[in-house]
Amino acid sequence: VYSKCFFSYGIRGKAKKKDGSIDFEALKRASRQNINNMVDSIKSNDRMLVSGQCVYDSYLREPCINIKSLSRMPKDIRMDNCENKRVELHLHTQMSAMDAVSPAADLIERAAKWGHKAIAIADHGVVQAFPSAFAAAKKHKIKLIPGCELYMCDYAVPIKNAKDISTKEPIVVLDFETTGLSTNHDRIIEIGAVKLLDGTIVDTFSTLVNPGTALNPKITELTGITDIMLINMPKPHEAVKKLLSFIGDNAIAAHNAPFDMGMLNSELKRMGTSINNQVIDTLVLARSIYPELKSYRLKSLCKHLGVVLQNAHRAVNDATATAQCLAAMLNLMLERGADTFTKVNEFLDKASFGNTNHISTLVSKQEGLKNLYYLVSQGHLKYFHRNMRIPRFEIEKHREGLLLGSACSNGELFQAALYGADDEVLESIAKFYDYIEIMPLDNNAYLLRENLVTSYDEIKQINIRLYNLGEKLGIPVVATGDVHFTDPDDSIYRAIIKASMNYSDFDKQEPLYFKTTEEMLDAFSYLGENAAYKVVVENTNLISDMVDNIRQYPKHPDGEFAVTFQPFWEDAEENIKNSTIEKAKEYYGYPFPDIVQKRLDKELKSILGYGFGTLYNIAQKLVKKSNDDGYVVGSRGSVGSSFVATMCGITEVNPLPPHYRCAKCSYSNFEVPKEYTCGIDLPDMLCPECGEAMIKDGYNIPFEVFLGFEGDKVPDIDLNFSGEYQAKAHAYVEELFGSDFVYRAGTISAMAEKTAFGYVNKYLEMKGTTASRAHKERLAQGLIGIKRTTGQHPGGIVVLPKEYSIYDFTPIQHPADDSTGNTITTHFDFTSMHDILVKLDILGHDDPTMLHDLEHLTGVKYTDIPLDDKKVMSLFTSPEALGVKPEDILSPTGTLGVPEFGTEFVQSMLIQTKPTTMDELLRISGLSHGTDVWAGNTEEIIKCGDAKLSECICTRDDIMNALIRYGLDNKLSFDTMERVRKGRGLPDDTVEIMKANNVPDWFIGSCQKIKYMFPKAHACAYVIMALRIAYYKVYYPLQYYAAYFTIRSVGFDSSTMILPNEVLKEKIKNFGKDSGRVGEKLTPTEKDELYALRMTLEMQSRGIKFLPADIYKSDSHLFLPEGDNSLRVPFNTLPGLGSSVAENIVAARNEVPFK
DNA sequence: CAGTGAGACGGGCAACC
DNA sequence: ATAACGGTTGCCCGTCTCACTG
Repeated sequence: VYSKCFFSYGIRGKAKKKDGSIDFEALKRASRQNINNMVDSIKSNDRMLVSGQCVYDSYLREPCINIKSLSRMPKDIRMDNCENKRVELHLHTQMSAMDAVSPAADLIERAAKWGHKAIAIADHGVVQAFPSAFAAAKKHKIKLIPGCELYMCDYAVPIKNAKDISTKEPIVVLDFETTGLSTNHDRIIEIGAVKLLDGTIVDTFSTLVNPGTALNPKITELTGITDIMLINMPKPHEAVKKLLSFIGDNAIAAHNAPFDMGMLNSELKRMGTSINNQVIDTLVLARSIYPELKSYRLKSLCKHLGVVLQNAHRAVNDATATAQCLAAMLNLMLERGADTFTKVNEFLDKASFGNTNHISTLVSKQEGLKNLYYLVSQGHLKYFHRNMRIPRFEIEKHREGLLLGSACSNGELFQAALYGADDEVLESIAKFYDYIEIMPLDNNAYLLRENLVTSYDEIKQINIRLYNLGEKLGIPVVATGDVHFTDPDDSIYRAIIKASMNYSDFDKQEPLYFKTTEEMLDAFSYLGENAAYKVVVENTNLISDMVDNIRQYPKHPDGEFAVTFQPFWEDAEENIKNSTIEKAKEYYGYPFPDIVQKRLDKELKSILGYGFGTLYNIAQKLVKKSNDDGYVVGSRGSVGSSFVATMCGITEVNPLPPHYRCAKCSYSNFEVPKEYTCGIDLPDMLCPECGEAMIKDGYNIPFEVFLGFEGDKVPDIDLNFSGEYQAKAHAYVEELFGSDFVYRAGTISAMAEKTAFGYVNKYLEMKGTTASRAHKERLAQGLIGIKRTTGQHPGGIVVLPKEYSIYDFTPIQHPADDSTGNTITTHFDFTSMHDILVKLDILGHDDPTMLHDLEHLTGVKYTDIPLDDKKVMSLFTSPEALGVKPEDILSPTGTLGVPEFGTEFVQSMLIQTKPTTMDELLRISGLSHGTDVWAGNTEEIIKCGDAKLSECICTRDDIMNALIRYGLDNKLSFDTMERVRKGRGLPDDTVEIMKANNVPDWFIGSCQKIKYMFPKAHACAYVIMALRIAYYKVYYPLQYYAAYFTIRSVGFDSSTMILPNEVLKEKIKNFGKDSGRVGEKLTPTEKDELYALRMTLEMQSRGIKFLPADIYKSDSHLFLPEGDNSLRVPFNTLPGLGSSVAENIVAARNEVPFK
């Protein structure tokens, strides 16, 4: 079973047929209760025996199985039956982006089931599987060997065998056309050479060569050389002999010299001779001299240097062009003072890197983890080139605590062997490594496919050679699997992702599945029984035993139970205490009213006691900075539950019980009638002391919602900054702590359902086949979770204590490996470090931007806006305060464009509940967020009369408060609230306690359905924002619509907006009906467009109209009020005209006014 | 005037609060 | 008509435009 199917009334699975397996949907039938129950209990990956009739289901339009009987079967997995088991040391997970498919947890679970004692993870250049791997290894009680397959490179040297003679001496520039890319097996078919003397071509040599074999059509296509052209041409050794005499003692040059020299040396070897001339690689030269180029192919280089390349891919033309490039580059070197070959090398020392080779690294000691994080980080940041890469000298410097392995066929050892290096060279390479890897022959089937070897036996001989090499040098040789997926059948998922990358050989997947000890012994039987056992079992265990148990994170100095590494400021506690007291004195006078004093005592003790003073201080500074720069900060999350946070200015939400206070004389009164649960709803009152109108405040929120009763976890600080200000706020954090201690949290973007489906469809198309929906679904399921790219957290900034380095916790990188950007993110996503590091959530939000703009447009300060305005309140039940009737604007309320209250869903709630107080708005705010909170839950509870709106669970605080009231203890009430708000339901024992305390059934039922729920403080902050924006909407319509369309409207299309109301109405009513997609939902873009139409209708009904974009008057992006009732449309709303062009137009107009 | 390549643009999608 | 969480940042990719080239 791989998934529950549509509407969960059936299951999808694979049915075995005689001639193979086929995917089916199996449908339960409602009449058979026992089957229904069983279907409900089935989970993915269960194994079921289904029998029934195969029918064509006209709704699904697929063949389906009608379930007649259903029973559970034992799971069937491959097992490792050897007594002495191997250890897999080379394994890729889903985090090897677009290459490997299995989650680390699955592989680790499998290894544990097989009785393997350890398992290594070594993804391609990344370690992002570590968090889940550490967790899985702990769960399955198996040793995790964390590791990584790095891409290693060396500095490139432009000239081999360089001599200290003038670069004006003759140089022979070579180019070969060949039968293919293997310098071992392929042969030369054309030689082109030119002699360069002091920058001028003085001689030319050109000949076709008969390789004695037929040409691959690809080669003919590339070069235009055909078999017929070669029939009477000289044999390779004859042509090479002539070439040698053309070269003489002179320096040789070629573009990508290792290839041409490899070809030449192979021919020379066959002839029993060799040469030792200087060799200039123009590719390396170009890379070193022009590091800024994107491509160094001959064609690109010629373009860059102004060299004309005609009839490319014919040897003499390429050689001529190469020579001209070389002349230009040597001339440049000469100008810079490098006039001999040795001096050129010295001048370009360490200027560029050569090709990369794979290298395995395994963490064997704790310090190795930090070293690995350093290497991965540098590889992504400093040395990145198309992929991560890391120079050998960095590895050498940081190899403490790491074991280095020779990796796969792309490792330098295998490569050297493949290209026929002699024993001496091979030994000197091998000595760098702690262990040598050999892999099953099938892993390298591609070598045969690409003609890099001529037979399997050749690969076998390489493995035997490496085995003997290890034996001779005393370096353990281990058999590794280069695992890319768990089971043989999973290769199809890898084929699908390779197809999506347009690999032509996508369907030829090597069997890179996780192999049992038997399978591996079998794969190496050709070494002889003893040697096979040694490499498969003995040596893999030997390596595993060299590895300590590695901790994922450093030990916390405060002991075992402290887990979060918090930054600390010496003066933070004093700052917080002082500003709190000062503000409280201003609000409530001194001595404080009892209720204020008690709250302050409790909170300060808790906040400072648990060490959160610095966190508060940071948040305080951030908010102040933004306010000083003219932007409101919206509080979000539960921080508004803290009165100290209110007093520090971190939140505008005052959590005290409802009360009056006087801004003039600080008189306060907490003695208010019991029926008021929210200060804003209190009747107006004048100050009995000084006669001023009193401020009504207090939302009545318990502090414990924020920190719990025991302060055992560090809260996230969540703040909403204007999107326009977000980057500044981020920069300010960096300024406060220093850039080495502040990083944007990274995200890992994986394949999800929609992309997976797209890939499956593409794969099927490339294969020229189709499949049932069940089959597609199964294939798509297998792709979900494969990493595609990385990104940035919407606002999360991670802050380190100054005693630590980021490499203690995570590597770092650029998001999406974009080295042109300055952003550096954590390599791990924040979720996996949640309890370890402190995060400041500095999010972007439109509400602060709206208020910022509205304040400027109207001159009315947002802080002066009353929250108890009757007209504003009436918008939530009717649009009439806007001067329009519901039918005028096709909307039952006046809340279009009021944040979080303007959707059809929330409007329907408003119509049902008819809120007239702030308290009710807060409840609706809570109820209108999260799945299964209103529909199918509270809506029904209210309808059937079990409870009133005021009694229902509307925010998470309601859960804790109610449970405490019913008599549950504080801690259990808090924990239950936390469980429920995260959608984790209620454990059985809690339900029993609740029942025993007379908690009503509807309450318990409601808790079990909730998937997510706001804290009250969050609802307060959001409703405050909504009310302010709604106030401008009522009293400053022109400015409101200007701000709305400027900031919030993405669906605005100026071509359809200047329409009469009646036409607009028709358009809205019929929206989407002419799309031709019957029964399908609107796309997000269409939804935006529809909403913009509705906003326009409302605006026009209130007597405000749009004016068309005007080259003299429009702004780039602002909707500008013009006169009393018009908005001038900005340039960026014109289709195809984006912000970039819009800004250019305005800039040009400002420079010279248009005529 | 066709080919090419870079950049802008908009939509789709994923992650996250 | 149904059922419905709302709103934010950021990455990728297909498409379009436009300047440049030969």
